[in-house]
Amino acid sequence: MNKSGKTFRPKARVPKGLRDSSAGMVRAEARMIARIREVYERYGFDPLETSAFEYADALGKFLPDEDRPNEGVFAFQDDDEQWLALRYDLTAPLARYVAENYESLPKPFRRYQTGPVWRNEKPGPGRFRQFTQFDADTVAAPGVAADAEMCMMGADCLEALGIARGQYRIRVNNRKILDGLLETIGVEAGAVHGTVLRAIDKYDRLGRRGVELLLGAGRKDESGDFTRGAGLSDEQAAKVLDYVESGVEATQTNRTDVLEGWARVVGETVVGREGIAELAEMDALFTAAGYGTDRIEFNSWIVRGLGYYTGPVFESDLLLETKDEKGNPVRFGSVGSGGRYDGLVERFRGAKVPATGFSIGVSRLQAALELLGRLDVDDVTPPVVVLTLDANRMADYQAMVSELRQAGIRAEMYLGGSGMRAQMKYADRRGSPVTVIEGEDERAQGVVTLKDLILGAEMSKEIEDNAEWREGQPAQISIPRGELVAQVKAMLARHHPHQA
RNA sequence: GCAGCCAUAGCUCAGCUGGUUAGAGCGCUAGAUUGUGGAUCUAGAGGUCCCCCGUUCGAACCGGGGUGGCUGUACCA
Repeated sequence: MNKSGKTFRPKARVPKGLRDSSAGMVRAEARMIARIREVYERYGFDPLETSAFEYADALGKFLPDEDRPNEGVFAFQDDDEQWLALRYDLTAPLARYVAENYESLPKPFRRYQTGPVWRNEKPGPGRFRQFTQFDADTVAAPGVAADAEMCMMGADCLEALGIARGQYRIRVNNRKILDGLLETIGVEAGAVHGTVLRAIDKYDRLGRRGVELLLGAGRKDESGDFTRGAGLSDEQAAKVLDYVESGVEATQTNRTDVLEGWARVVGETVVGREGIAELAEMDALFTAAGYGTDRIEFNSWIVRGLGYYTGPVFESDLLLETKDEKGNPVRFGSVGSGGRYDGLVERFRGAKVPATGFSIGVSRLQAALELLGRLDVDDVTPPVVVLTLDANRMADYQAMVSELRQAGIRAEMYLGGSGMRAQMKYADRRGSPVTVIEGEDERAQGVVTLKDLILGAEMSKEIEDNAEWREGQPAQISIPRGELVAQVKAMLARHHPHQA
């Protein structure tokens, strides 16, 4: 009671941008993770788990000038006033772990890790402040064979999750080629640099005209909001578009053609040639392993995070179009991404430690699979429910439910406080296949009644009259108490033959 | 962050140019049915009409501000 005499009642609500996952979603995610894990394990990666939060400076999100963590991370202060922050990805903790244990780790170090990450950003449909990622990284591997492996493994993962070949594409580019492009048009590192790259990144969504505007004066969107452009000259913008579209017509044919197109634009620069040579090497590995352009392509407008990646970058895109519940067309963004980052561990150790990795957005991919109807149906059989009709005979019911459990059958006795009708409704709502009924009548005869709820639901479709429905006692049989387990098994086998 | 739209029961929504006790469907709980799920019928529970200030005899409705949501856009390790 507070001063006004009213009892305080907190409002029961999940925080903004967070969500609860019910049984089906939890099981679906667990199955997805199991399938991805199989692929990662097969490629020779080992599991690692790190803590959910870290010192903010270790995550690289601490602002020394302002003496507090960056926007975008959830942070709080420890007893000693040091800032801690929830991890916003699994890569920064990996860098910390590698730096901390550098001497004792095999190099290259290959690990996979999954778990929730948190970002304090504006949530939206399908965009949460907590979501699950599943990463694999190879640390201390300088050659692009490590990057090529990531791309092929990404393709394998999507197929393991039931996305058919041709319905997705791993799209690969190289930051060195983009650097070569910027050098070619004479743009120095700086604000314009980023604006140009972000414009290229939007080619997929805005098309040629949109990118042209963003490279030049700027673009106004449907809501009237104006985005400032990079202010390139017409000649510069033409070169950029040449680069972007030199890949376009060749995308579906072969990777070598794309590289030739890019070489014509950026071949004058050292860094550009280096980038192309790296991709050529990766192409040879893809081809040797049998990964054609129906799985992995070279793509002009893949840019990824600025100031982070240093070499090959890649993302996995679903090519399927679909509709949401309201019938609006849905474009899935990238469901996985990665690339080479040679600078992350350097923050801790001074020396460069080359690394590359791939991260699957499990939550987003799960949402996509759900819309596509590819999410596995929940195949866990709901429990057999033993009705508790007589409060004085609970021990009898306990004995029955224990026998069923010892036989490997999911079973529970009704633990609520309501009568028989409510108990049947409970079993129905749980999706229970069978109820076990032992009331006074059964006990007097040494029998129990088994009711097949699945069969009963079928039969009920034919019946209009409730009295008839009840008197008929459809889909139930009376069996000797001693045959409980055997008869329940037989009844389950009719509906779940693979599990009985 | 910027722009546009929106906010009434758990959900989907109705509510006339401002008028007295704010409704429907679905869902939920229970009864009809002394021991049986569905269907049907009946009853019940459930609301600070997003919040605050103002206009008015009177506001779910009008005005201002705030908060929250949706859409687009920007950012995104």
